[in-house]
Amino acid sequence: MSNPKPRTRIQEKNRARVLEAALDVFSRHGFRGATLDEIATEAGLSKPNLLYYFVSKEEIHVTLLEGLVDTWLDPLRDLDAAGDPQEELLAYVRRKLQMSRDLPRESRLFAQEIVQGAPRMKDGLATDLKALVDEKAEVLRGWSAAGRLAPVDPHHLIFSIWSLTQHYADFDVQVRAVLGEGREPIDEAEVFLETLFRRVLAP
Amino acid sequence: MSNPKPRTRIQEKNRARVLEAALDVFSRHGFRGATLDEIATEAGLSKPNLLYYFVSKEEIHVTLLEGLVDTWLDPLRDLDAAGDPQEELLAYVRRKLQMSRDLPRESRLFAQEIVQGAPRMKDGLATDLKALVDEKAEVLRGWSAAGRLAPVDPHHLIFSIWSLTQHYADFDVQVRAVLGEGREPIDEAEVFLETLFRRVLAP
DNA sequence: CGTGACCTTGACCATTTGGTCAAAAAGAAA
DNA sequence: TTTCTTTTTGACCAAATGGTCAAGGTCACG
Repeated sequence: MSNPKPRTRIQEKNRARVLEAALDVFSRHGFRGATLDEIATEAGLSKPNLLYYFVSKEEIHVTLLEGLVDTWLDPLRDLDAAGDPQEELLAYVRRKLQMSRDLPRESRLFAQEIVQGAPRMKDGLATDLKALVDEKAEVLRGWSAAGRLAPVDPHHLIFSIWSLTQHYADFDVQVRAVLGEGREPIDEAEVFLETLFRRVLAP
Repeated sequence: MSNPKPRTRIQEKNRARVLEAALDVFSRHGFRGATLDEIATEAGLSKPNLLYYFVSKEEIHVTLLEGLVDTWLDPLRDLDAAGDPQEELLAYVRRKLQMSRDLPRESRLFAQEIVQGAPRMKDGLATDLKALVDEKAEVLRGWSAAGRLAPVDPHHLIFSIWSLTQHYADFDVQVRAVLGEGREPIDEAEVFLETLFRRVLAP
């Protein structure tokens, strides 16, 4: 639908550089607040050159978002209905926390898009995302019904995992400011969230 | 430090209109993405007129943020060391959730400021905010030590309350998209979070 | 080494942006 | 009504912004 793929190596390399720079800039300033000049400079290209690889600012943003959706939902897809409920969910929490550690800019990019009303994503949310979440919610409901998981609203349980884990990427400055220096937020969160969810999930 | 207070009624009224409009615009687009024209139009003033009341875009933003910090932390201040641990914390959760319901724009304004690295707030975070949180964390630690509260890291417990409650304001579009129509996210969250925290907090 | 496709750029453009200013238009006080 | 202060605005500005374009440079490949 979007691009028929880069052909040459130069294209592959430069499109990647642009996206890398754009991720940085968009995640720091949001779509409106980002400028092509800033992205171009950070990518080491001239502005017209940048616009040779992407026809507009919007295309860059959309490309980033599209490329990210899958990565973002993979951990949830991996939730296995055949596994042990508590261990599956704890593993999901761990994977999401890992993403806050490894891909904080991506997390912030998403966060800003959503906070700003998801003007360039709304469709995807109501279709793809909803479908996947509904499917997994059904799995959780089954586990609860079978007495293998605490009887909690599955949708809100999933929201709670998102919010608790992404918080450490999105609100990083705040978390660090409050904890003070010398503490590693996500290392601590790993322990804290394991305790928290063990208590919440036990039937 | 900032403004010696509006004198006339006209000033009082118009400054208020500007701040109201600015809250709307800033919370939708972030600082960089907001424009004075948009704020002025929404406030029903001409741009030069707007700049008669606030000397710059930045002053509007800072005024908003400053005026909000107290409101934002009030619920935490109300946490009473002399009360019952579980009830105090559950009341705190309810108050915070109430703020997501009543002041979603304010929540998003804060969220964006933090996500973008809090360029205009960092001091406040590391001083005022940290001080208050540290104080209350000490209370929680005492409760845990006395066996009246589960032994969990108090800072992260507070983070978890923030993230779980603010999520319903900041990620409103996503939550609604996933839940589908006809469900009231925050009403459901009230029930869900009460269950969740009762399980987490019990000694 | 020639040549056609691909890549890069300097100059340019219309629009938008944050902000200024002098002068006109209310208000308030007398 | 007069006078003085406070508000409001149209015209204006320099800088920044997203984007274009023609011309020149580079590359792979026969």
